[in-house]
Amino acid sequence: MAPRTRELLISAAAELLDAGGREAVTLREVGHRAGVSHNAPYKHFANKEALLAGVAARELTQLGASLAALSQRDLPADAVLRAALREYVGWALAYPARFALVFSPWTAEFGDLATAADSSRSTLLGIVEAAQRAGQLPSGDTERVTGLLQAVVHGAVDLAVIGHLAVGGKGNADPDGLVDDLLGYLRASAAIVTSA
Amino acid sequence: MAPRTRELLISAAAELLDAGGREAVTLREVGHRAGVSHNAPYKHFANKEALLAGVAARELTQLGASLAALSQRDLPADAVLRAALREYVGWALAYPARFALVFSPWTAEFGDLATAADSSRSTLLGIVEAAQRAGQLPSGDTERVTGLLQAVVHGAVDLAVIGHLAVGGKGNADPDGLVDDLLGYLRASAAIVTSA
DNA sequence: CCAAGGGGGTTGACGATGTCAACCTAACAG
DNA sequence: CTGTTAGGTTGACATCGTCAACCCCCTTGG
Repeated sequence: MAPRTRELLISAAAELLDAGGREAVTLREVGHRAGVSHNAPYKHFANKEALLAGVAARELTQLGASLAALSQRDLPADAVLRAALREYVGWALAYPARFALVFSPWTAEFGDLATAADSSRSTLLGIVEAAQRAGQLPSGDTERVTGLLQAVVHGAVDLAVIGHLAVGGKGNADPDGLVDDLLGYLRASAAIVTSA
Repeated sequence: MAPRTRELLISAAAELLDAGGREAVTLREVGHRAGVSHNAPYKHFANKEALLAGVAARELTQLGASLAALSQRDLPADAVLRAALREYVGWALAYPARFALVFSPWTAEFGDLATAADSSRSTLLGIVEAAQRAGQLPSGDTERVTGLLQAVVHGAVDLAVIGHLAVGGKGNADPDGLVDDLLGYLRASAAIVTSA
C-alpha cells in the first residue's frame, strides 16, 4: 500500500545530495533511508543516474510550478520578473547541490527531465514576454532575450555558488543583493536595446 | 629518470575525463595509462579529489597563460577582449568535461587551484581594464564590470555545454557565433552605462 | 666511503558500492 | 482458480578508493 516508495527514494536522495554532494548519494543508503532494502531502488529506477535524474526532474518541476504560480497572481510585470528571479536565485543558494545536479550534463534519455525543462522554460518565456510588453526588458525576439536573461542570471548564480566571485562585490550569500544587481544591469541593457 | 609521472597522471586523468566525464576517471585506470601500477597515484596526490584538483589547476593555468599571452601581443583592446572570449568559449566547448570540472565546487584546501584561479582572474582584470579605457566596456568599478562579464559569458557557455538552450537561437556548437552574440550584448550595455 | 633516509614505486588486502540474478509474495485479471 | 506482474528481498560479484607493508635506488651528511 505504499506506492509512495518512489517519492521516498527521491526525497532520500535529495537529502543525501544536500548533505554531501553527488558523491554522497549511494543507492544503498537511499534505500535504507526510504525504509526498504538495498536493491529496492532498482524496482523504480534503471540505475543510479536515473534516480538522480528523478531528483532533478522533481526540482525543475517544483521550480517551474513556483514560476507558474507567480505569473498567475496578477501583479505588475516587473514585480513578477523580480519575484521569479528571487525564486530562482534563492533556490540555487539554498540548495547548491541540487542546483549543480539540475544543471549538469544529462544524456537525452530522461523524458521526465526534458518535459520539466520544457515546461518551466515556456513559463519563463511568458514572464519575459510580459516584462517586454511592460517595457522592463528589450523588445524583440523573446527567445533571444530569454536566453540572455538566463545566461546572466545562471552565470552569476553558478559563480556565486562555487564562490569564485561575487557580482558587485557584495558577497555571494545574499539572494536579494544578487537579484538587485542583476536587475539593475538588465534594465540598463534594456534601455539601450529598445532605443536602438 | 621519469619525474614526469605526476604530469603523466594528470594527462591520463584529463583523457578519461574527456572520454567519459568525472565518473569515468578511476585512479586505477589513470595509473595504468600512465604506465605505473594502481596506487602509484597516491605517491603524488593525497586522494582522487586531489588528482582532479590537479587537472583543474593545470587547465586554469593554461587558460590563464593563453590570456596573458594575448594581452601582451600589442593589439587593440577590443581585439584582445574578443580573442580572450574566443579562447574561453572555444576551450569550454571543446572540453566540456574539463570546463565542468574547473567550475565545480572545490573545498578551499587546494592551493594550486586557488593560485591558478587568482592568477587568471587578475589577467582578466587587466584585459577588462584596457577595454574600459578603450571605451569597449562601461567605465566604473573594474571588479564589478569583470564580474558581470564573467557572469554573462560563463552562464551562456554553461548552458550551451549542457544543451539547455542556445543564446540567440543559433545553436550551441559554434564558438564564434556565441562570442559575437555576447559581444554585441556587452557593447549595447556598455554604451548605455558609459553615457549615463 | 659508508650509512641513513626518503622519494617513488610495488603488491596485497579490505570495505563500500553499483549492478545482476534468483526468488518470494500479494494483488489483480481472465 | 490460475496466471501475471509490480514491488520487494537476499546473495553474489567485479570494481573502486584507500590503507599498510615492503622495496629499491639516489642523495647527503659524517
